[in-house]
Amino acid sequence: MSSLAGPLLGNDPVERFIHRLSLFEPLDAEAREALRRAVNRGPLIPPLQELHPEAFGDVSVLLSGWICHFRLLTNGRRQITAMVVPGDFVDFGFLSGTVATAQCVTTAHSQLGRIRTRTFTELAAQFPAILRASQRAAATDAAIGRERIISLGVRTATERLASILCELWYRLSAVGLTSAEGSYDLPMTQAELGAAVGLSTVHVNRTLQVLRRTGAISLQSGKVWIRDLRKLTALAGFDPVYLSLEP
Amino acid sequence: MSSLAGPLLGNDPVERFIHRLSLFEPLDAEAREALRRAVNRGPLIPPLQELHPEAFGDVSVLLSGWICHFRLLTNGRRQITAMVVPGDFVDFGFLSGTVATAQCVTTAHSQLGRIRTRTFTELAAQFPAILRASQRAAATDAAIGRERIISLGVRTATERLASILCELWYRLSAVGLTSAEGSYDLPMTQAELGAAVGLSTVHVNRTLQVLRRTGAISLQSGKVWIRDLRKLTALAGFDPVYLSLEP
DNA sequence: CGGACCCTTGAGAGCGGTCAAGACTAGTGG
DNA sequence: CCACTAGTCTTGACCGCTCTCAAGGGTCCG
Repeated sequence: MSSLAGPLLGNDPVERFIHRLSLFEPLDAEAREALRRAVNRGPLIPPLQELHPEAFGDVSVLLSGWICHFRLLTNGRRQITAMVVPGDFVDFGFLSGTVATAQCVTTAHSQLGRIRTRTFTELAAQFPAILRASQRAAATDAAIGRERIISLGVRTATERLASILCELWYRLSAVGLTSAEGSYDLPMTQAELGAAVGLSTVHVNRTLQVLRRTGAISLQSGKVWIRDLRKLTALAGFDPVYLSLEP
Repeated sequence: MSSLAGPLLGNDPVERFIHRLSLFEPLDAEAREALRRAVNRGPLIPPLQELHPEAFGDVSVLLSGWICHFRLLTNGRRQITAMVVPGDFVDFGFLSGTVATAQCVTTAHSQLGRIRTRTFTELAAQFPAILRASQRAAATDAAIGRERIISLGVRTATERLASILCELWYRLSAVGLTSAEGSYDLPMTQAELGAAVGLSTVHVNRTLQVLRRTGAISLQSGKVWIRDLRKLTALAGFDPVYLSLEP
């Protein structure tokens, strides 16, 4: 069971990141140690703070908290294009030498880990596994993006919300952030969820009620309980392969 | 004017690919020559043929024609997640050593160019510019994906179609596939367009009529004329920066 | 206790979907 | 060269999922 990763992981956020990376590609003790030394822990950032590209230049990793990539259209409409959970890279610009162009905002108290670009280049040269793991992380990020396209394009409101809750369950399980009782913290308002899945706040609310009434989930103060993963998966038409969590 | 790239480019599809790559990162004569030798021209593939991952293993490039990445849901609904135009890589799995998981289908007579993975690895080592160009291509592909998310999430039918027509105008201009009179070939049916922008065939039809009536575009037998790029851009709320075509 | 933000609920409107049928086009075979 | 056919484009009518507007209730925090 994925949630067992929790106790095994301990609670150091840098270890969590290293663990996450090693799921993409096994890392030996030496590579792990090099990573530990390379990651600088940043300050705590309050919720709803926008991160400017300079703020996550270098190679940035989310150690704890929650970050959303979003875009604000001229007419005021907002779309969240990606959700970054602890253990994830904030942005993959470093792999192509391009500067991040996306806007990012925290939705919870968050802490970044940073690796100087120069240091990362050396790490990548010395430990090919670290480079490969990062590339696979980027590929998975792209796969998640495609999944979002599919959700927004052809899935109903219920399917979209069920999908994203399933996805988060698997992603958070991989970094030990789901509880044994089947819950996880989701520090997003219903309005923010709507901006992520392309629905209005009102409709998110009504749709979540449907999911609750079917007994698939329950919600309480920023926490999601997955009451029946099988039912939720069925409602979503969800298949976790794209997250490539089972090597 | 971007369409001037046409005459300058000549009509060899391998040169087109090299030109496209060089827009991401300048390539010297030696690198270009190495690429020329590395690319194997594949056979002509008829329209509506599905490409299986083995068919574009290695590193595959679309030399001519048109390819769509898509996903078929269990309920029969289909979503096109990406459009590959000549000069583009078909898939970026080679950068992370993962096998392509996406389904691909041709929508026109197409020809692939292939570089053996081993050969590409050598090329990348010998010519860092080629590797960087490929990585930037992948980053741009991701940016196009994000743009699609935004379209599907918060844009109206008119905006979505105007956006995609704008995007294709710029992408095709970059590889000399737009005419001086402002037209390009779009080998997709309205049903396929709908699968790409998340609209029903009927609504695509009606929405295209709106775009025609405003004088922004005209359509005829698989050809799109951009009659008023400024108007189309305004209707779409389009900004081509994400395509990173102006270095 | 007050205020701000979030969640919830109701009512009505609209964008886009579905169903269905006719018109057009291109490719096929006689 | 001309039917014939299949696929695509087009149009109309109706439906429904989701949006917008609006207001009430909860909850957290100052």
